[in-house]
Amino acid sequence: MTTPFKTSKALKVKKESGENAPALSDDELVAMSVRELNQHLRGLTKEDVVRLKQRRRTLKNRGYAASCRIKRVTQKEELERQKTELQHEVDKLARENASMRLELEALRAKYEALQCFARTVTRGGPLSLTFSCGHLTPSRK
Amino acid sequence: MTTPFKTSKALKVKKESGENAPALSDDELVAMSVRELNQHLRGLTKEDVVRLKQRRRTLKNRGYAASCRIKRVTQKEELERQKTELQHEVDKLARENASMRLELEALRAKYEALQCFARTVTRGGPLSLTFSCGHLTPSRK
DNA sequence: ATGATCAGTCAGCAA
DNA sequence: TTGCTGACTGATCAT
Repeated sequence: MTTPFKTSKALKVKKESGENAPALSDDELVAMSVRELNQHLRGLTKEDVVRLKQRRRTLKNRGYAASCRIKRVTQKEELERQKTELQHEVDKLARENASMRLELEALRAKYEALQCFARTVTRGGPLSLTFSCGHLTPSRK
Repeated sequence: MTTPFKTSKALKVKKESGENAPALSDDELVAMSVRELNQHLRGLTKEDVVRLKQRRRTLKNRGYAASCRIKRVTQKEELERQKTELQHEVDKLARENASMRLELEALRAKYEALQCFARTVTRGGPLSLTFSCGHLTPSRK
C-alpha cells in the first residue's frame, strides 16, 4: 500500500457534536453492552451512529490486539517452561541410569565371583584352601 | 564549526525532463544504496526529497516488520523442535531405565539363589541332594 | 542511518 | 457481530 493518506490516529478526546452526547470516554464506550449503546445512539445522525460504532469497533480491536500479544508471550513462556521441565527430567533419568549401571556392574562382579567360588567348592570340595575368585564381598542386607 | 564547500559539483541541473525517474518503484527505492538515492534526489524540491526519504524509510520498516514476524515463528518452531527432541530423549532414557531395572532385579534373584546354594553346599557338603534355593539359572555368558 | 520491536490500525477469516 | 491474527505503520530504542 503506497497510499500517502494516513489521516489520523484518534488520540484526542473527541466531542460528539458537543451538547447532546456527554462525550463518551473510550473506556465507557468499549465496556458498554449493545443495549446500552443503543440508548446512547438515540438522537444521533445516521452518520454519527456509524462513526460511533466504528470507534467502538476500533477500540475493541485495540483490546483484541493486546490480548493477542499477551497470549503470544504466554505461550512462548509456557513452551520454555515445558522445555526446562523436560531438561530436568532428562537429567534426573540420566543420573538414575548411571547409578543403576554402576549397581548392575557391581552386582555382576559379585555374582561372577560367587559363581567361581561355588564351582570351586562343588568341584574341589568345601575344604579346599586355594581360591582365586577375586574379591568376595558376601555381605549386604 | 561550519563545513566549507570544497567541491561544487553542481554542473548540470537537469529538471525532470523524463529521465529523472519520477516513477520509482518500491522495490527499486528500497534496494537502492544511499549514494544511488542521492543521484535520484538531485533535481527535486526539498519537500520531495523529504517525502521520498520518508517513503524509503517506510518501505524499509515494512521489511523489518516482516523479518520480525518470520523470526518470531522461527524461534517458536525451534522451541517446539527442541521440546520434542527432549521428549524423545526422556522416552529413550525411561525405556533404558526400565529394562535395566528388570535386569537388576533378575540378577539379584539369581545372585541370592546362588548364595543360598553356596551356603547349602559349604555347610552340608557338595553331595547333598536336597536343595531349596528356588529356580537356578546359571546359564548366560 | 539502520535495524528491531511495540502498540495501534485495518483487512479478512472464523465461530 | 465478536474475537483473533497477519500485515502495515509510526514511534522509539539501540547500535
